[in-house]
Amino acid sequence: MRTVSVVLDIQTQALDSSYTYVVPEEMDDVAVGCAVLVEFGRRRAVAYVMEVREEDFSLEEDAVFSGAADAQGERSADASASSKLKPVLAVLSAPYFDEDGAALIEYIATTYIAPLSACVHLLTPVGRTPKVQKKGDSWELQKPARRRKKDAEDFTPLSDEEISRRARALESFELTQGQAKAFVLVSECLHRGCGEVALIDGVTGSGKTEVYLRAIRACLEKGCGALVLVPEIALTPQTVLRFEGRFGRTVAVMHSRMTAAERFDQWEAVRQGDKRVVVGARSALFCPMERLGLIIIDEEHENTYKQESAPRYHARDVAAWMAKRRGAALVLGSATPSIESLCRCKADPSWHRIALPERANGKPLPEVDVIDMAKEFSKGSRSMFSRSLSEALFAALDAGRKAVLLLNQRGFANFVLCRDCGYVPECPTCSVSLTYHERGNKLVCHHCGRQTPAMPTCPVCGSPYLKKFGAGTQRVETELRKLLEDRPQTDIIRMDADTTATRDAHERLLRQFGKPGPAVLLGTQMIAKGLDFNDVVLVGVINADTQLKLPDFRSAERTFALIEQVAGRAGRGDFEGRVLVQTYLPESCAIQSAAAYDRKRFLLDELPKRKLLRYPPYARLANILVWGDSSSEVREVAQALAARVDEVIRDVVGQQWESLGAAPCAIERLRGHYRWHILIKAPADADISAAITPVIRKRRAHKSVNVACDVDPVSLL
DNA sequence: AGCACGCCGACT
DNA sequence: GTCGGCGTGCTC
Repeated sequence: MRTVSVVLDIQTQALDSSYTYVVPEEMDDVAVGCAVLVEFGRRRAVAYVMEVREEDFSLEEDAVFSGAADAQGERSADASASSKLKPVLAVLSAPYFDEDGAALIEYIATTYIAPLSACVHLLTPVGRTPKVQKKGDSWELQKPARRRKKDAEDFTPLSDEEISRRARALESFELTQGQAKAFVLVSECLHRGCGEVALIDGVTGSGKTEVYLRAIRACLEKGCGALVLVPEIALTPQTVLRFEGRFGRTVAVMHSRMTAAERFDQWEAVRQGDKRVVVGARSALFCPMERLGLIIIDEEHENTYKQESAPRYHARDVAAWMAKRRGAALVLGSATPSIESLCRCKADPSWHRIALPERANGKPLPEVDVIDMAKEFSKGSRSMFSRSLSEALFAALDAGRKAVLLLNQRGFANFVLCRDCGYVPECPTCSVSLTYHERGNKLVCHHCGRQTPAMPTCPVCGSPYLKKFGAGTQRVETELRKLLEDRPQTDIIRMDADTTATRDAHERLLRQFGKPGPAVLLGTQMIAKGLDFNDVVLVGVINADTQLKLPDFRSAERTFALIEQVAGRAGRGDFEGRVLVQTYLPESCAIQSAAAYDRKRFLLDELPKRKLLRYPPYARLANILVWGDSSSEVREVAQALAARVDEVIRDVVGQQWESLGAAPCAIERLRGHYRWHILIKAPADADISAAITPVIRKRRAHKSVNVACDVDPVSLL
């Protein structure tokens, strides 16, 4: 008798395990990855086939008495006897995934303690739980809405011959020595096909992309497909064009702003084999690529590769697992690789690091100067532009060149303060101070988006002396315009979450900046990478240290990376570039070593701290999150869970492990929810999920308190 | 999550 | 006597 193991498309913790159904004799199109219709209790449910089995129930009696066998956290809850099994009612689709896909789903669900049903959705083109319609006497899945966005500007349809002619021309250029070595390494990994990882550690402008492109070419020639992941903000038309220009119509693009129909079309084209190169954000990792040969993750260190909602997977780590399983090569690229990846290269013989220490055009990296803002202040300068920065800015603009100003405004730097009573307006639902927005004269919460009109006087003491602290992009823009008022020909472009909210705004602003002549681009982190204009001669970092003060063990690493990345925007063309970093912490190692492009020095300072405090790469973390409407209930649940965690550490895994106990999150309230967390530190090689899973799952669902576990978290806020 | 069963209050 | 409140429990 044939049976199938299925995962129900019902998003509920209590139902999140595999269930076994019987395949009726005449049903011959059941396969792994199919959506099927099953009866579940008294209702019908959509489910996905994880496994097809040929079962022999002659030993059925044994099964009846083996009920206690799955006590050790085993997830399958198989019915004990065949007589209890219900039949599959109908097959609803062709397979969405194969055995590799099913294994991937299991892997993500166990590793990240995530619901199986949510993991299945990663590999499925249907958006949410699909609806089922009765079509005559059979059942059918509701087709995704056939509505698609008006094709904005479809890429100029060059003929295939034209594209391959251009590609041949581009690929006949000789690679730099570094590029060539990197390409050889990647080719070797590709041809050995045993899941090796190549970390391309190349300075900004070293030509990593060309290495990717040639690796993809080699991959295609081997008859295999390639996946390219880039951070969401870097997935611009220019990026896509770079790949389409080389490989033409076999390139598919996948990102979150696509409609369901667009996504489905791309997914289908990949499955059919029409598209053999996929460029996309994190989730593109799960498209149905046959004979996968190569996965490329650009800007490997970026936090956006970690999904911050269930399933909370890390695309880099999942990609490494996939590469191993499917015999593909994984290429990680960055000018500032994550400390984890760097250390893995030292520890794991299947991880190789290749350094590209020089820019492809032979130009030197721009010199970086650190400016002590405290000193500036004591000299009487109250402007947010130091003397050196304004002078450098004038010089650059007067020479007809461009400047990029980075405002690292993350953190809690922006707030309003009453000078008489010290009152600071906070978001009523998020426990963070509100940010003042000049446009509209309002206070905005940057976490939940809530807006309130700015008050003219202090609501507590009535004082009119409300001082706005911190420098938001709007305020810097105002000051910048004042600073440059006698240079009206200078284009000032502000780029942040507000000005890029609309579709294509990003591209439009960059085009404007790219026009010949003097211009200043002022923006947040989103301008730190990818930007490539050859007449940018000055990069200024307005406030380098805002995120250094965040309560997060990675804050120094992020500061270091940000400075290196943004510095790389200067001097890419024929003109020498210069970088000025303004800071109140000029002695901090992150800033000093970034200014010297001295990663070794940074690591020498950072690694011992990580080791001492038991943080990655010397430990693995899991962060149990607890949130809900009632502050007391959330606290109680968190404390109860912390007690369970302590038991597990005491009784099961040993004193190498450590729990920091239940504590309120750094951002204690978010969108009206109270938030607590329990941080757990385990040895670096520990199976942290296996230990924590029972704590999470053997808990009866609480009506108003939610619990989730973030394994290998990137943010602890 | 759904959809049952189940055991107490006000209605034709 | 019946309709219906939502508390608890199960679903291959």
